[in-house]
Amino acid sequence: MTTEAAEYFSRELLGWYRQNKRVLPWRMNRDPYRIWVSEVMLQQTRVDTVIPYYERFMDKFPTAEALAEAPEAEVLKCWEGLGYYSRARNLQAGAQEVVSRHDGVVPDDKAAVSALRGVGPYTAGAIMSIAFNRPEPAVDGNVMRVLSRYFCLEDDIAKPSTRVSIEKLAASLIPEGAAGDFNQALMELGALVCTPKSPGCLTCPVMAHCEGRMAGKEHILPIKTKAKPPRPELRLAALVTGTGSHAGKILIRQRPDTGLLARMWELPHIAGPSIAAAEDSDMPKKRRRAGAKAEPVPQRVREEQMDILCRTLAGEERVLIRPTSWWGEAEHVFSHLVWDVQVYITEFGFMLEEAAAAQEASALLADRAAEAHAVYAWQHDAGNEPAAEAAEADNLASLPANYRWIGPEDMSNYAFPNVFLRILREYWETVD
DNA sequence: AATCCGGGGTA
DNA sequence: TACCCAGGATT
Repeated sequence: MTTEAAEYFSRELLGWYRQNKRVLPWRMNRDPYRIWVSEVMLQQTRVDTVIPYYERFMDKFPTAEALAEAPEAEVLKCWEGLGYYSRARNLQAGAQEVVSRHDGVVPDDKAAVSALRGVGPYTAGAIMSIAFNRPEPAVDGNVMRVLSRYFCLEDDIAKPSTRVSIEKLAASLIPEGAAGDFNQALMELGALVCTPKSPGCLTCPVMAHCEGRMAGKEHILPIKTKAKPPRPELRLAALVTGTGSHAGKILIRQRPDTGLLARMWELPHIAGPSIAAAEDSDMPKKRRRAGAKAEPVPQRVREEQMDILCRTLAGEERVLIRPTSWWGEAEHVFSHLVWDVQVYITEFGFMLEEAAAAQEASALLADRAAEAHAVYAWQHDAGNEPAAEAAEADNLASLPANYRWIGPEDMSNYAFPNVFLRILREYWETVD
């Protein structure tokens, strides 16, 4: 690679960017807090998706101090639907660090910015270059693709070591005094011209010296090893309908403080029988394509699933419900996981007389009745209430602390992952 | 170095 | 359908 080709690249790309850059809300000024928020939102997320979220977020949390002081639930609600919710929690933690350690001002200091929660090598480089015009590289997926093609680099960009070497290359290309524009130019080219598939070489400002294209390899670059496919999981979810004082409401619960979808709200649900166990059966293993209609599930299986769902919630969470009917299905795709969510309508509370009658009819139901009875006794030991008064458990049973009854008007107070948003919105429409 | 963490656009 | 995306934290 010649020095001339590199200088040509930087010069032409910078000129192209200054003529063609998009008007975006985070390009109004160089407020480092605004840049920071935009860069975090843009992690693994497209510009068009981010824009409306960014507008709402900056309207609600215009400064690091405002974000630092906000209740976390409000921040999550503002992030609802955007995904990777740890970004929101880390961003707020970072804002709190800025307030407590840097007097509310994002520091013009690479080490200090890198130390902020949720700020990694890319985001640190982006903030330092775009907000402060410091000559730091900001290497994301776009930049790795553009540079892999232009310099015909055949290293696997899935390897961390490749990102490090490309960072050194990117740093060497930054024109004097133009770090912010140049880094954005690299990403803008990757987003608008040097796209993953069918790159627009004919409109590319640096096509003339692109080594990847000259080698005829622009379509196979960058080299990237494939990720493992996500594993499928069956989830059984309960739309628990309230009665009495909770008529018209349904039951939701909050997830734990850590792990998947931390502190988000959801329908109570459990993991279904493992996929592996299902495939051990003599059923034909048909791979269902996403978007295709599911195989019809036999009523027998529906009843088994309802039963497992009710018994498990009673046994593990002390939530007493009884099955009503199958409601529908929803899919939720994570990067490493696919949930097949089967949703069942259930009623809150459990009538002991009914359970006793069922005891004679079915061994499975007998198990549930026995468990429910035990749970009921556990709940009412303290009060010494006679079991006969269990008919309206609705008003007697207390819920675990992470459970809430909500109506449609309460949706704006809780942050849900998309799959439960879809289910709940559709459900509220049908009950109206 | 591998895994976990969402969701949506694209060809 | 497969791939990709303005990645970072954890282990």
